[in-house]
Amino acid sequence: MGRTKLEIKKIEDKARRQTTFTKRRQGMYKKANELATKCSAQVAVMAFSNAGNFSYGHPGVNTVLRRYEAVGEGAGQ
Amino acid sequence: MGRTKLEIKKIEDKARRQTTFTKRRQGMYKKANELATKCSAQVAVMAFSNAGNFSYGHPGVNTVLRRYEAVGEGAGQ
DNA sequence: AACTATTTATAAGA
DNA sequence: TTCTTATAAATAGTT
Repeated sequence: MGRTKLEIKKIEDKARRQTTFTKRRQGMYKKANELATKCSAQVAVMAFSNAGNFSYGHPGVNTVLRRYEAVGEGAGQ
Repeated sequence: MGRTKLEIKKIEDKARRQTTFTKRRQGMYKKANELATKCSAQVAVMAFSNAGNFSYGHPGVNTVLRRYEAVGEGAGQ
C-alpha cells in the first residue's frame, strides 16, 4: 500500500524501518481487535525488534497465552 | 473493506462469522510475515475461537513466546 | 503528527 | 467453495 509499491524485504534505512515498524504494528493491533470483535475470538499479537518489545491481546495477552499453553502444539496454522 | 462498509461488531450468522475468521486470520498472518521481514522483527499471532485454535510466528511461535516470557510484562503496547 | 496517492485487504457475489 | 470484483481500509512517501 502507499505511494509506492515496495518489495517485502528488509528496510535498510533505520529511520524508515522504525517508522514502518510502528505504523504496521498499530495496524496489526487494529486488525486483532476487529477479528476478536467480529468473530468472538481471543487474539494476541507480539512484536519484538531492536526498536522494542510490544504486545497486544484481546481480552489480554496473558489470557490468550494461557489458552495457547493449554492447547499447546495443537494450535496449528 | 469489501463491497460494504460494516460495523466492527459480532457477526451473528455462523457461516459468515467462520468465513470472516478464516480470511482475516490469513490476512493477519500475511501482515505478521511482512512486518517481520521488513523490520527484522520477531512476530507472533494467536487466534482462538469456536472455529478452532490457530497460531503463526516468524521465525516460529515458540521462539517468540520464549522471548515474551523473558521480557514479561515489559512487552508493553 | 497529519495528509493523500496508491496499494492491499476483504465483503459480497459468481 | 474457490475465484472474482467492487469497495473499504492500510500505508509509503510527503508536508
